[in-house]
Amino acid sequence: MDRTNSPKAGRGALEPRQGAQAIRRALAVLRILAAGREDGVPLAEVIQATGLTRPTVHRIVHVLIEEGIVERNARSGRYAIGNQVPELALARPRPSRLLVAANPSLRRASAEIGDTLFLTARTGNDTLCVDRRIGVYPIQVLSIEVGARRPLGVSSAGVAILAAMPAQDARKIVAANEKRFEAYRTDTATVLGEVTAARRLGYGMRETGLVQGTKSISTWIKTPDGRPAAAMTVSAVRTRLGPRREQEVAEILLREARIIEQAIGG
Amino acid sequence: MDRTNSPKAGRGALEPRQGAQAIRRALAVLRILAAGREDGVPLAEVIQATGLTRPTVHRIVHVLIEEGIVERNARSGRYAIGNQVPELALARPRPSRLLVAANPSLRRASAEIGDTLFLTARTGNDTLCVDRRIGVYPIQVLSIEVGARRPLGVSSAGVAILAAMPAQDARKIVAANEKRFEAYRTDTATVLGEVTAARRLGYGMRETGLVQGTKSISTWIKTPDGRPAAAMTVSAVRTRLGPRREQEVAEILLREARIIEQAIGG
DNA sequence: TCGTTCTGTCCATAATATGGACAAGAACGC
DNA sequence: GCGTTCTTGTCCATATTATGGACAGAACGA
Repeated sequence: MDRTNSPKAGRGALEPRQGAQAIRRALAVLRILAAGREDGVPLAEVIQATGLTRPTVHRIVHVLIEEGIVERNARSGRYAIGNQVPELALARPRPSRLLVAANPSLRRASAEIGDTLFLTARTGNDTLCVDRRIGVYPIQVLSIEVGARRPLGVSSAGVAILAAMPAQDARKIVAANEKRFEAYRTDTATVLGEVTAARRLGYGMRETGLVQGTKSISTWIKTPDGRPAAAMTVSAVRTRLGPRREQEVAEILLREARIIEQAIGG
Repeated sequence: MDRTNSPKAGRGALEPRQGAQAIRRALAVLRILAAGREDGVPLAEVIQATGLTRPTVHRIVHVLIEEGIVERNARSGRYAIGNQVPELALARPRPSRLLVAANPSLRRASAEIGDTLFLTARTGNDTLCVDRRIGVYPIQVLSIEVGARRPLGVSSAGVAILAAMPAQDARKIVAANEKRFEAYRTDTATVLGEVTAARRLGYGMRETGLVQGTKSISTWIKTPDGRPAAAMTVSAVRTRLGPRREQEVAEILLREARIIEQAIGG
């Protein structure tokens, strides 16, 4: 595609190291498959989401199957992350810094608020739900589970994270995710609008969550270097989050987000 | 290297699907890095273990770093499995079939025996410690942790697994691991000898574990299709495992291994 | 039966990944 | 300070590899 064409290619800092197209493509495929969780993803969707051609995706996926990195559901024909990925993951020490740092805040906020709380980390151009706390209120929004992965921009957590980074970076990520928005019934313009709104508010908000009739509020959590690494979200049925309570909840989330930032920094 | 040279390449069943050398190599590198756990592995060792050339390994490793799949320890310069691998792993439902099936047996055997118990799964050409139970006896062998990964053949669990598969398959795997044995101070001949001995005994045994003065006994666990998928191991200081007690312990392990096989099969 | 929509395969070709050779940096001895 | 021996990192001509257009087969529904 459009490699820098000047032969000496001004070593422009972010020049992305060539000689590994295939590996990068394989990883792109893997990340799409990860978003499909246990159910997996049909080949056609991988093709659409990555923008690669059919033979290429087919070849990559099947090599990964031979290697045990991907599995194919015999019934549905869909492709999913395989056994060997968690096995490789065992090489890393168990609980992430973020999870440890956020734990007390999640407990506190969950007790105070009573609705479902989510901790969502940024990973590349995706958001990844890494923790969830169920509150005491009898109606809980449980649609999102730990491990859920979506393109940055389609959830209130993703919007919050985008809002907390330089506008230019956010635009780049949104552009990169463009092909994937379709599957979530949104588009670049909508997402950018929400991001701007979140930046003004100081937190992310969605009147319509991924489930009809739900509303979500998210605050971003930054690492010491100032870049947003995660978001803390409350989801509830819309009637539970009127303007007054929205304000209350947002204040709690903002307070706890700052505490988590301290815990990470120390 | 030696690709089948006849142009039409008799589709010989196991013909390993071409067009993905780079991806396969990247995965080979990843698996070596996984064996290095948190500490990581120096580049030279990856080169030695994979048999690839320096520029190739270097390129692969650095692309994987850019992608977040690999991390480099700034102090030691060693390379290790990165953050994004556990993140991808979250896409899979948590506890493996084996872990669930083996749980009661591990509890029972641990109570009965009193020494440290390990559950070790086979993954490709490696063994991977997936569970560990500490017994009541005051001296416990704790050198191996959950997540530890070693070439099939260097531990008693690996020997047991090799012993439980057709001799030809075992030889192939041992040959494939040859380059890596050096780092564990063993070699092909020694390993094959131990495998033969284990086949005769009915279980794997090592008079000298990876730690001086320890002894290990392992039984294999087969899936319904008859292929060994894991091993159950007891490790203890050598004096705790005289001939008499070796017999006792082996019988318990063999009994529980059969129970686990039933549980997987059902 | 035919259309539609999915997955899988072939193979000439362009572009990619390769690795020999070289460079740069770090650690040690003297 | 200067050689020696480690290590890791980079260059670039080249052959090997991965690519994708075009085609084929399978599954489903009308």
